[in-house]
Amino acid sequence: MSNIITNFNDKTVKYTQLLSDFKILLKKNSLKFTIQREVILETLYKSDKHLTPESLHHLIKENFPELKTGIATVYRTLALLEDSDMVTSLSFGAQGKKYELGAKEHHDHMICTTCGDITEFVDEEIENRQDSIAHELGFEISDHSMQIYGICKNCKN
Amino acid sequence: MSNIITNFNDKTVKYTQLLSDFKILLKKNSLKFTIQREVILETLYKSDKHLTPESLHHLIKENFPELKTGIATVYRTLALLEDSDMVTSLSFGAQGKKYELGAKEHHDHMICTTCGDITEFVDEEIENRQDSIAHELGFEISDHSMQIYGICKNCKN
DNA sequence: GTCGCTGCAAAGTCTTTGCAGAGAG
DNA sequence: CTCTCTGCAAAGACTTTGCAGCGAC
Repeated sequence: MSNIITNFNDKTVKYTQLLSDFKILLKKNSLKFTIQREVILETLYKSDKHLTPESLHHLIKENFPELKTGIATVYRTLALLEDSDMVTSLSFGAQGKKYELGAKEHHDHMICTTCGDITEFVDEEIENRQDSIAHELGFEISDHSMQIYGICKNCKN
Repeated sequence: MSNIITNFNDKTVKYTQLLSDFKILLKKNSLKFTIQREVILETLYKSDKHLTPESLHHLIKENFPELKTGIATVYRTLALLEDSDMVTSLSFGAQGKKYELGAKEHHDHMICTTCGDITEFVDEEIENRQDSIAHELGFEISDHSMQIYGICKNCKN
């Protein structure tokens, strides 16, 4: 009966597609396709997690030690990707943002305050209701985000 | 037909009540009731807006110029109030948090991306649905927040 | 009086920017 | 070749902390 969909493990967008979109985006804006930019996109894609700029930088240094990627480039590329709506950022209580690939289907987040784990979900009913509310208040909706905080299944044990 | 409630202009909690709660809280933890702490609470109460630590500090300097309140004290007091669940903090896209008195009824936020204005609202249907979702996923919900981004009525004109 | 609180300034984080050399187109 | 990118380090923005004197209780 539930229409909740969780955890988008079945990647709906193939990496090749993503990369191609990225290249088109760059070309359109006369920007250059560099190894750093590719590596950042790839690392973001491979990781199902929500990454902070720093953790992303760490992952890159681990996986591509020969490439001396600076943290500044990570920030710059994330900003670029976010501007182009290819990634989405989330700001939770703590300081700093977390980024995730935004090409996936829209979804909301359930955040465990004990282990910090993030579960994604989508609920049609809420989505619809949000649209109605915005409409009733004369608000032209462009985006929304919802977070539920609490203790996850695992941490309850 | 709508069950949306917006903008809590009718203050549900009187300041004297709030102040008294605060004093009890302080006493319980053998903390001291100082002018700075009172002024911070009062300013937060008087302003219906969502304040950043800096804007709160500004307001205090304006309204109580004789009191040399340091920004550090504002941060310290906000942290104390947040720990005690007397205020709630919101983190949006930009950096920094915004604080609001949390003694008010629970509500969500609709944020205008043009003028930055925040409208509060509550919708029963969404609240209920959130509880169900959490339950279905074996998640013990402690809190949640929802933001809708878009262009408000005024800015559309 | 005691012990927590405050303002100040210094130190921390996290993020952005300036610049000269490297590299994509 | 040109013009954007990159890494580095320095600068910024925001927040926290150490400390000596102040003030609530």
